[in-house]
Amino acid sequence: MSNGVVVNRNPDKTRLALLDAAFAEINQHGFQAASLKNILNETKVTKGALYHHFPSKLEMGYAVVDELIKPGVYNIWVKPIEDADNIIDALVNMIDQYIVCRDNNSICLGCPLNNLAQEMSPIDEGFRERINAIFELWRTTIANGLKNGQKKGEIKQNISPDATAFFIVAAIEGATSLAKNAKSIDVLKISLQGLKEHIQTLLK
Amino acid sequence: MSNGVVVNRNPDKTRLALLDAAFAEINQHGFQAASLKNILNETKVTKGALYHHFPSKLEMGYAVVDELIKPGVYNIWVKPIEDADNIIDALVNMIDQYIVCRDNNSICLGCPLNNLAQEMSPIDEGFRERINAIFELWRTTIANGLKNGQKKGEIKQNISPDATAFFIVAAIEGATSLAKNAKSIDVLKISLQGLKEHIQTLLK
DNA sequence: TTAAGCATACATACTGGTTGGTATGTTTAA
DNA sequence: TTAAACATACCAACCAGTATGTATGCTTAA
Repeated sequence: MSNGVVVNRNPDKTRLALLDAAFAEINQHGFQAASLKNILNETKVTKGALYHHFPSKLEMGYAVVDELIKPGVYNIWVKPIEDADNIIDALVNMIDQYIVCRDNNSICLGCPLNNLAQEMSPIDEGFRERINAIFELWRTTIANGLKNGQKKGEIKQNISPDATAFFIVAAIEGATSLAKNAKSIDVLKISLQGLKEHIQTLLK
Repeated sequence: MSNGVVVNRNPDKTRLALLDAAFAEINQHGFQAASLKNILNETKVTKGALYHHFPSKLEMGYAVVDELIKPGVYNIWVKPIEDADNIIDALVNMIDQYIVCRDNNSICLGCPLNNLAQEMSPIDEGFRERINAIFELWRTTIANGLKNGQKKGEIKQNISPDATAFFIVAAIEGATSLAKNAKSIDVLKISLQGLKEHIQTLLK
């Protein structure tokens, strides 16, 4: 029956549609308040299909972190730093790119990683460990970039790459949080302005 | 019948007990997942009494923000800055005090203000506006302190007090978030180390 | 001084709606 | 033919909220 155009069954597509809808639902309402019914309505998938692809709501949440959030963080925050020639330029560009790409909607939803971290860390170790690993990857990538910069003589020797990496990630997450609460791109810009200036002072 | 020792009815005490328990429950599970049943069990108050003191769960949540969280933020983050002679010393001391007062439990629960901000901002304007006002008070207090410092010649003239205040609040919230996810006081310390150093560079 | 009157402060039992999850059946495609 | 991929109907548990009743203690007036 399949003529190559109309495909009745496409399990991979169904699964991805569920993940996408779950991601959006979680991002807006949090994981605990995320409603399977909403996800089902959004995707036009039935409950039987959902529970065929995922054993539980919790496992679906884990899959959202592993398969959507983690790659997303990698593309935006990790890869540009790994590929960087000059770490300071890369950091500043990364922040500028982040600001530019944000619209009013994404501002109001904040950072998906941080949202889940704040909600689920005290409640569920599975979420906490997954999220912590992503933050660690992000942070160590920045720290390694700074260490390399020190070796190449681009970065001051008297700063701690690890502490600075923590500080940078914290400032980005904090700025995103403030902007979310204020519903304002300007708050994001002005909060990150100080960070960019601070990063410039790391220059030798 | 009242002998001055056993008091059968104490509505103010009942109300405060409910608020305290609600604060703890919200802090651990978030507002949406906060269970009235748990709050009732914890306080040994009945549902009838709860709904005598508060018209709804939402209004009780608002009362937690207005009557517990707001004064808490004021005492820790606002008053020390208002009372400060030297703004830089005050900021650094404030951060040091914050770190010292944290134990493993409070680390794992993060910042009550930020927790609610992240969860409720996209969902409920009542929460968002209340929380935003608290952040604004905090931030403008720091900004005013920096402006005063500039007048007194203690602070560099070429920095923006408003942007710097945003940046400081963002970094504190971000550091608290990272520490919560990592369940680590050390993460809080190291994340805020960079902030303290940055604050020192504001000195003229 | 005291008792009636009454509003505050609580207590109990229940309700309609929603939740995540399951049992069971059917369709599809290899 | 068979297993994967879905569909439908149902369930027990839990939720915030309410209806209704009772106890307490202050006010007021005789």
